[in-house]
Amino acid sequence: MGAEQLVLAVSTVVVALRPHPETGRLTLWLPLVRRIREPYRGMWALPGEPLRPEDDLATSARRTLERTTGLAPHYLEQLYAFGAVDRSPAGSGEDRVVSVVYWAIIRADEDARAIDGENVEWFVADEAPHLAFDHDTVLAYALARLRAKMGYSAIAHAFLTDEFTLAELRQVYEAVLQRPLDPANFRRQVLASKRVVPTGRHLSGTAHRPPALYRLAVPIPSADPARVVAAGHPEQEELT
Amino acid sequence: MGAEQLVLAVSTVVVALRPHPETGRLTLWLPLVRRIREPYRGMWALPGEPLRPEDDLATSARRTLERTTGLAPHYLEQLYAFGAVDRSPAGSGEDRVVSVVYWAIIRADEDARAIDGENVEWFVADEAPHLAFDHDTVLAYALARLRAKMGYSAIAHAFLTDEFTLAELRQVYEAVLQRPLDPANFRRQVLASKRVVPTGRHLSGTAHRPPALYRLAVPIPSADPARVVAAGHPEQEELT
DNA sequence: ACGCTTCTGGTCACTCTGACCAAGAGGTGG
DNA sequence: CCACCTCTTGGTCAGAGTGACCAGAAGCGT
Repeated sequence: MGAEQLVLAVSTVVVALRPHPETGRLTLWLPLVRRIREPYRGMWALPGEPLRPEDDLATSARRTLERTTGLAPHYLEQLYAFGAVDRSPAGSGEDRVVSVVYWAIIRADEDARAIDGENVEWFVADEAPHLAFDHDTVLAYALARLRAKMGYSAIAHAFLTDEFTLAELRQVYEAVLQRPLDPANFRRQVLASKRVVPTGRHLSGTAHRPPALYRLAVPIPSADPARVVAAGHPEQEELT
Repeated sequence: MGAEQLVLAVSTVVVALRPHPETGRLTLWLPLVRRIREPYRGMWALPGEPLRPEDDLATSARRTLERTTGLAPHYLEQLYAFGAVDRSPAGSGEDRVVSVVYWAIIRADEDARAIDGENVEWFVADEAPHLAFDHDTVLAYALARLRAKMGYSAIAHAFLTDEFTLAELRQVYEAVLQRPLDPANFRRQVLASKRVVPTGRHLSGTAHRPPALYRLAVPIPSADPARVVAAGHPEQEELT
């Protein structure tokens, strides 16, 4: 009693796009880990680990991702630090835990190589079970922020490979925003944004007219404050 | 050696609008604290304190604000968790410190009541000295984010009292964005946004035509994830 | 009373957006 | 092998929003 320690942990919301088991439409999926000890034993939780003194926060998030999916992230961003005193069951003598939550996006091509770790299972993001700790809130916040950020940043590309068709890009938006977009208008806006350049090549073997392939004009900007500041151009676009 | 501990601290970037000492125009100011011990002894740093196990993160930020300015914040938002391993001088045997940084806005009327704490001094935000730790980066990021957020949220009102004129609101924007705005266009856009309603009253005693007074239609939305999620409408507007 | 300054309402050209139409260009199936 | 289907791609059009700018309204100071 009274000997509670303050522990810092790093959790990661990992998202990937896969077809919905029923509708078949692309949806957000994420891996959860079943807890094998108290508190919340048996419940699902976001993957994470206590921060090691020799690790950066992002390093810890990367290791968690490796451990649960076998993958290295192409996009990793800090989401929020959750530190309410009552995050663990009150009065249980458990340590006080502050969690820094990260957010990782898995590209389609890598997703295929994903290997589930111990006690790991993937869920459709919007149909996830009730989670341990305050992870329901964390997840809801992560999804809300992802959807918001689709509107003004280039993160959609974090789901795609180097070369992609505009239809693929549009499907990412449709999946995350959960609403259909007009193909012609979408094309017009994307091209007007200059974020994308045609490679000149076309995708063959499709069922219909072969779509042109595009490439990202500039790499996806990092949301890391150090880089944002160094970049010198605090475009509102890129500031979370 | 090797006995380094992991310490969690909360720092706060406190901003207020005051006239620039030379130009007289409104600018961002912030309070800094002079360090009285190693590391970085004698340098200026953001106010903060180690997190107490019985405190929420925001509670800690609030106390820091109280201690350095004597004020209670009307607007407080979490900015980012800075956790690079080398934030403190490397190899010095110092504890590893992870800082969760908050962001507080002081209203004009309260600013008048501000009382400087021990070793506290206010600086023009863009003319701050070189700071201890990685606080230069933290500050730059905070300012960049504040300026970005002015564009799509209602935080400008966090600088103002309940009743205000459109000119006052415009001055806040001009001060933060560091560029003049057309009064007529500004008025049109603010009124079109429906965020503001006229009180019917007018401000008298001004040098010229008495401006109408307005009031915020809806309170400034909190950026706290718990409330954002509970609110149920993840408007992109309000998500950080 | 006059001039000055700010407040406030309005115009205008331009851009952006969403809804929609239609031709292009490949497979596919009879 | 040809008509057809579906997706791609280019275009139009009305409406909303934006920035630049003009001008009258309404106070104060001299």
